[in-house]
Amino acid sequence: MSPEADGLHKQPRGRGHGRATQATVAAQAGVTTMTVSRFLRSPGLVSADTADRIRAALQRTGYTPNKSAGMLAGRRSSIVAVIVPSIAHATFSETVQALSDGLQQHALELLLASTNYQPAREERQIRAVLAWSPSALVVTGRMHSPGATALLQQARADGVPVVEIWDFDPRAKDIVQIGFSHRQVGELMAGHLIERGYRDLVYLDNSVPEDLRAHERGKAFARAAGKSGALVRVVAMPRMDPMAAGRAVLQELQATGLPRAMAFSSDFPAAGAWLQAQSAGIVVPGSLALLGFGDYPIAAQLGAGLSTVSVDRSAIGSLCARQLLGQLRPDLFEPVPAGERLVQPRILLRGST
Amino acid sequence: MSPEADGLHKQPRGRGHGRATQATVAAQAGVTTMTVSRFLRSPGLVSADTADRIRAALQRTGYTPNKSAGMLAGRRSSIVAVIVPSIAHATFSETVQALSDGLQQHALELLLASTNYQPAREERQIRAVLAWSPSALVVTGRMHSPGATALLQQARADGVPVVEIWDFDPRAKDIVQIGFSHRQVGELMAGHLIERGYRDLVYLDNSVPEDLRAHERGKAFARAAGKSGALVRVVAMPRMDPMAAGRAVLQELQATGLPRAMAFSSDFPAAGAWLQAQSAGIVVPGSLALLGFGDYPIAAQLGAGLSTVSVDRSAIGSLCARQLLGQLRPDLFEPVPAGERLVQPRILLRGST
DNA sequence: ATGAAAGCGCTAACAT
DNA sequence: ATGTTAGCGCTTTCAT
Repeated sequence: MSPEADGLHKQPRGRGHGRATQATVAAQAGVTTMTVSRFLRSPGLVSADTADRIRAALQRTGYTPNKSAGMLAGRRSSIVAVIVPSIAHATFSETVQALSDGLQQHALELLLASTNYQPAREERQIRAVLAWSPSALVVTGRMHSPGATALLQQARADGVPVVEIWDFDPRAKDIVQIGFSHRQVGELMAGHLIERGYRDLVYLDNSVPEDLRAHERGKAFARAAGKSGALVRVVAMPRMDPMAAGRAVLQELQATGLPRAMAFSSDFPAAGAWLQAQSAGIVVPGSLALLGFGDYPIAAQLGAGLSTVSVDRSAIGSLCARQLLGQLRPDLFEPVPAGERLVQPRILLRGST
Repeated sequence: MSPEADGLHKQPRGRGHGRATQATVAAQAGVTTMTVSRFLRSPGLVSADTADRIRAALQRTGYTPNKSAGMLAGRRSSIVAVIVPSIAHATFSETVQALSDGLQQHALELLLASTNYQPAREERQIRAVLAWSPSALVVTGRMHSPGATALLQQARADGVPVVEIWDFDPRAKDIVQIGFSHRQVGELMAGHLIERGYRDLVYLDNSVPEDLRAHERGKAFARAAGKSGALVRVVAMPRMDPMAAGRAVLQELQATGLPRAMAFSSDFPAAGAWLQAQSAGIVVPGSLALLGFGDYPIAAQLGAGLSTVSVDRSAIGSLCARQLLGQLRPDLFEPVPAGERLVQPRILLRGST
């Protein structure tokens, strides 16, 4: 008996208004679903003749695989879940892009979720992505709500690799972190301004209240500058357009008295201040030095350039990808050695300091 | 016989190194998986007593639902797939955010994919997201590869609503589009500059070659300005940092001769040009008028402000959400009337024109 | 208010 | 090189 012309095994299609399944394809190709499944995963395992018929059937039926069924039956998933504070923000998009690139080559897809810097939402998002049985989990930072911490712990217990990116705490031992020390950034910024001879300093923290990493930079800045005997004021201006915040702060300071130098939680408020200085005829850095953070494209465009602290955001993403591959396929890759998980921030001296 | 203390039905957990399933919970609560499933979806359908025991069991086991299994069995998904040219770019992130907000309230989650403006990648991404059986599909723009078009057509045939965002072509009839006319934007920009009395114009197109929508704006600009008797040059500078491109172009023009006004494919190159004008002492708009597109935050920060064309990017997202809900739950919502699917661009007159 | 049976589409672990 | 059987975790449908 030669099953050839029309489906003899089962004839799906027609019942559930639906898409072609492997059964549809199998019927058309005159084989069983097993052969179709095999062909789809490793075409070399079926005979050339069968392969041709299956290919034709796939074409005709417009077959689209069903990942849910595949995951359920295969007990493994191609998903890496990533949770960041904000998808839109340039800060994380570069890291996510690099991570995505690093994983894509190995047929792993990203499931991306954002928390808007809300710890409660982080917990909800972790719970949500876990429902997709990711094979690995990436979260941002080392501070999590108790509930979130419990979820992460359980995920690890269930054999799901967890990596914290964007933050590196030398004291952490049990958990894999890939990022930099925000304390170090603050100290670096203070050190730079002190070195250049500035003593009367203002730090503008424009980050949202929940962004503990940004506050850490600000606190470290104040502490380090204070130790060096400089006068430091820390100003907070959350929930305002970053560039507008920089501009507004400088305007206020013009009234109450300018410091000798200003540092910012990111390049954007720094750029706002730079523009305001321009308008007001304040000479940078002659009368006022400005130091940003992040080395975003705008920093290179402002006059003689905005001095800033650069962190290799892409490196964080690619290191994270390497690390995950190391944990997911220990036969093929090695995890990133602990010593290389710390990304070093650098001062970029340009024309504003 | 009262099943209470320990699981009597089945005792999973232990075999597949794994997570608790509904069976685990059911065993602990002394009920069947059916009751657990029911409770999870509509807690009101089980007795108060049972509910308590299930709740406790859920707690103890740390149960996490398995979406794959749910989707497979339930034959429906909570996924809306969205494909945009770039996730990171501010342009789309606002639209995606609004779309996400609009769907989240109705328990629909976004599956986000990006194409990097590559048609071939769009096709691959459509294929990839279809494997997750989304209940709706959102793509960017109206130009797709033949393969992509076929996939979209088949999706529609399979009952999956498809919406094209970010572009609106009055000639399209069979397909739902929500966005604006890029031709209209180009004409609006040309009209504005002409109205203000500028006759010698340059349009800088900094978009990637594949961004047909941006080219459409440029072409419409040139055509409209030409019709009005103005002198128009269109300059292309793709693959360069947007702000740097604006700066570079103006530098070149300083050597070869300045136009009276410049228009840009977005605010960012316009901002670059504005900064260059500042450095070079070119008076804006006295000697050179600058007109951007997009109304990004930076436009409001440059001196007396950068004139620009604003498009309500969030509205596109929320309209899209409304439309999808209308198609997915016709009993509860209505699709967006065709007349409201066109979002109107507006000229924002500020200090640079 | 709860349960039993069947099956969603696919793949692992055996055959042959 | 291909097929058979069983079952992934859940929901549907139909009892009770």
